Amino acid sequence: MVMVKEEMRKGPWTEQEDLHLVCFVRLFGERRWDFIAKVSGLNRTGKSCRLRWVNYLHPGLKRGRMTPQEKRLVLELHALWGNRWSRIARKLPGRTDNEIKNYWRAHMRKMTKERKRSSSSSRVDHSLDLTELPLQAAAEAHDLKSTTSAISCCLTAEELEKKEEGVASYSLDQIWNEIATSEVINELSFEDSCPLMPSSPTWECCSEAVWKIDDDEELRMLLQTDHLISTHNDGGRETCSLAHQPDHFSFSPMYSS
DNA sequence: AAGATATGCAACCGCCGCGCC
DNA sequence: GGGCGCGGCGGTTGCATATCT
Repeated sequence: MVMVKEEMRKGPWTEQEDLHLVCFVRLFGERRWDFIAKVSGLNRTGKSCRLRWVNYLHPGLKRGRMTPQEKRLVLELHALWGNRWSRIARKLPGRTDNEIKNYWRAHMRKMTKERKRSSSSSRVDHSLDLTELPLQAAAEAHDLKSTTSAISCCLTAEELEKKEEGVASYSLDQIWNEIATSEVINELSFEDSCPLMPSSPTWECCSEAVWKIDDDEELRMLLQTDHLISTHNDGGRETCSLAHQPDHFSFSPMYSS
């Protein structure tokens, strides 16, 4: 008998998939991505689920352009650490490594273009050696620092470095806690609409029961979306709720139009 | 207005480290 | 100690949208 391996879905995520994923991450936490991928029936790889969550669905992610302070910090930290995107991202709460990486690439693209333009006009050779990029960034960061030194709301890379030496680096929880106290979180009504968090009694009860189930297939049956989780359209607003307790668990993630 | 080009960003791929058996 | 699976990371790609010519 030939086992035909089911083809995994790829490409852009649909709203339905997002809703599903958020529900299951809420249930099982931000771990065991393969498990979540299996029991959710999303037909995505665990990696894909994790990436979607980390880069797009995680509550507390900042949307929109990076602020000048953030940009400066990225440049400074890149000068210090190089392409350690995840490490840099940990210093910019609400920003993902992917976002920072994208910004850096766009920034470098712009830089090389400008240099090309200026070199062709001035005939002075400013050709860019890729191996010098960090140094160049450092130089630029230094310039930026000197011109924006009045900005004090943000730690400089050096300060962060010192902080990092003295204290163990931030945990994600700490970072999200910081975000939670900032204004950003106010724009994301996630917690209000989805209070079934690990700290809640409901969660503890549910998660305990769920973790006692060993068999993936059995669990999938239990969690069949039409049993435990249902999605519905609430006046044009797609919401997701745990069946039998819709008042306790529902959310509506933000989508850019 | 239309085509070309640039930009932004989501998502995939491959590699690596770690924990488990 | 080695094989395996999973999660995390950095590099890269491809598509949609914005901007330019």
